[in-house]
Amino acid sequence: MKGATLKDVAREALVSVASVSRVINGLDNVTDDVRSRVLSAASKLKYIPHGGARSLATSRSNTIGVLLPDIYGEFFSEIIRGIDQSARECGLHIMVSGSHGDLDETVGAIRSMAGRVDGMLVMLPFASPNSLREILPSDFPIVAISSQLNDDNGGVISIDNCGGALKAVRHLHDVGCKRIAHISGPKSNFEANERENGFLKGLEACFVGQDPLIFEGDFTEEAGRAAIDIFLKNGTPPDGIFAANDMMAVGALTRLQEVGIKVPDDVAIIGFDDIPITRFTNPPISTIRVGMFEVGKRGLNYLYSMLEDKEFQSADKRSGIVFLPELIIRTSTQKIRKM
Amino acid sequence: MKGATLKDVAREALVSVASVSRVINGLDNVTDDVRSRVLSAASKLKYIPHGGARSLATSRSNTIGVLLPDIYGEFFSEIIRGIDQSARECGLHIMVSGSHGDLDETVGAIRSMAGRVDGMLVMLPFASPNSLREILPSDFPIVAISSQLNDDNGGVISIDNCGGALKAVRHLHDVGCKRIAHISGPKSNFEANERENGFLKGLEACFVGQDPLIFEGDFTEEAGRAAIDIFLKNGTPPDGIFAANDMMAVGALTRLQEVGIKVPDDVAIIGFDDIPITRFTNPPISTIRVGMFEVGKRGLNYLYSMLEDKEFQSADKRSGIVFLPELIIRTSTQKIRKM
DNA sequence: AAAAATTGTGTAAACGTTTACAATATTCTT
DNA sequence: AAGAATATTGTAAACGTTTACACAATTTTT
Repeated sequence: MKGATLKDVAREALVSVASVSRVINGLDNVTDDVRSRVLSAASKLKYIPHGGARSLATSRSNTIGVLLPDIYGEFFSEIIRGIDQSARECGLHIMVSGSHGDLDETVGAIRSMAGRVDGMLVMLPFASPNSLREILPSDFPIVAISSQLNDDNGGVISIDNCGGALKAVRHLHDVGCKRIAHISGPKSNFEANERENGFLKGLEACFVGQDPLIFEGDFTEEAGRAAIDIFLKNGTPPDGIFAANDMMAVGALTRLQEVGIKVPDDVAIIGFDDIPITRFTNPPISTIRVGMFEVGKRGLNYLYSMLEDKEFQSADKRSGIVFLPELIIRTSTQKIRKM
Repeated sequence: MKGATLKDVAREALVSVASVSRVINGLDNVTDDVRSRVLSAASKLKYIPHGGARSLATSRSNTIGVLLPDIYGEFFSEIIRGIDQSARECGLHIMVSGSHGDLDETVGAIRSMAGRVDGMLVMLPFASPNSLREILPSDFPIVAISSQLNDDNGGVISIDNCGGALKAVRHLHDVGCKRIAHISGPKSNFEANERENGFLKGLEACFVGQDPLIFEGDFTEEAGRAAIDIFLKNGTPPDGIFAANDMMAVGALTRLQEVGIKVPDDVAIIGFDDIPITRFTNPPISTIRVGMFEVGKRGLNYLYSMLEDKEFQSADKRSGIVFLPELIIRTSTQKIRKM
């Protein structure tokens, strides 16, 4: 019993393929008699429409491609959740792929997805969304989720990492820190740089005259611990630390406690990302939260508009969306003010 | 510039569509001259093959459908990671969808995916894999990931929840517990029942004569707390608790500590799932870990074999795979033995 | 130098749908 | 009860590929 086709169903129900197609697609211009004959023939033959043929005929796949650096883990999982929710509301399927930070793989994934989807939602950790334009037809609907604030030709959802970092620094200032440090992510990472820029901006705005104290980490817990050791070795440690991600904040926290320094009283700590662990550490760690669920949801809606809405089609009618992360205050920055 | 087709490229390169197709598909029976003309025409026109047409002609989509109860969160994320890794090794794309525990939605998702993929990997929290057979042609390649040990017609990866629970109980016995309790999941949940069965089996084997002490929770932290309150109200609490998932174990742990009961010295606690938080609680919680990454990976490989391997085609040549969860020992069960 | 084998290329028929359009059957007017 | 309007059905042409087959252009064999 190899997959029945429309024709098979038509033969079985003694009608034409057109009628079967109409029934299957739920059109109303068929008699009840025909409809029921078709329906029972279809279920008898276990007919499943061939998606490829369908999208060939309609030039619509009702599928959108999602390309993320990775498709698992706390962070991306949240984006996917947002995308998924929105997609099911719009009656779309999603086809996901991970680019694993590899450029060739990314290009490959895009090329092979592009032919099977109506549009794409992509998040590139490195390249500018424009580089996609060199591969894809200029009218291919694509929404880029980017960590860089991008002002180019539409289709861009950006996350203001720099602004988020700035919030963190302001907060450290607000709780009374006098001298702060940053545990950055790797130089090669775009978001890490944006967060560092935010740190520098905040320093300039709130801690005038202080030289930047930065330890370059690699987003691991271990890096957070290492940062503390370095800070301690070089004289009096700062009284506030902004880590470029939560794992490093966790590392810093545990290391500080190991050497007998109190958090938040001696040193306030704030991270970035709001991973679940931050709620369970002792003390819970303040952080900067990017609503990735929202990002995914809005991203897909945006793409959907591009697909459906004629108005939306021309790039100049559109404008990007910028997400400003929010500050989550927990105990790790609740200093007893000493002024 | 609306998506160029093979024909457009052929015209531009002054060759036939067949030659273009050959070049695009990397066949070697073309002269270098033709090849380069086609390639440059293709990139000039930003040609992207139409996946639908392709799969119509080849009856292969190189895509497999993945249907999970949800497609985000710690747990499913791990499965997806395994699937993704394996898929990229096999050169397959994945199309994911969440069934959200809703039967109609599940059926809908299956129907609409089935027409666009070469096979499916599905995890149904409730129904038996067999129910799919009523919808799908009998030769449709499908691998079910199931929580129930299933002996039917192949294509089944099962997770031995019962066996895992049994391990937990044995462990509680091994560390010297004398009287244990279970915080179960909701009755309506299949896995919850399997775990409860494991608990009962273990009780029978290691704690002969003890009446089962069970609190029915709902997998939330709050339920774990509530369980403790009930246990306390009803006389002397047990000295070992097996929670059907980690969140309830966390709730139980914190509640016990709030009322001044020491873990693990007074009460040992073990959870199920190995969510990351268990490593960061105080004390870290012992748990039972299902290698979902492995499950996903093996699941996809299994499906791939069904697709490729002629030998594998007939159901009787296949056998299912059973995953037995592993015990992760942490501090929450490190009792100081008092015997 | 002709015949045979090999290689490269093009033509055209699938693949399974959808959907104008034409044809027919039904219902409504008068 | 005939004609007009409408509702239902069927026919056939797309949609963009792949690929068997035929043909032409080579190269190898005699």
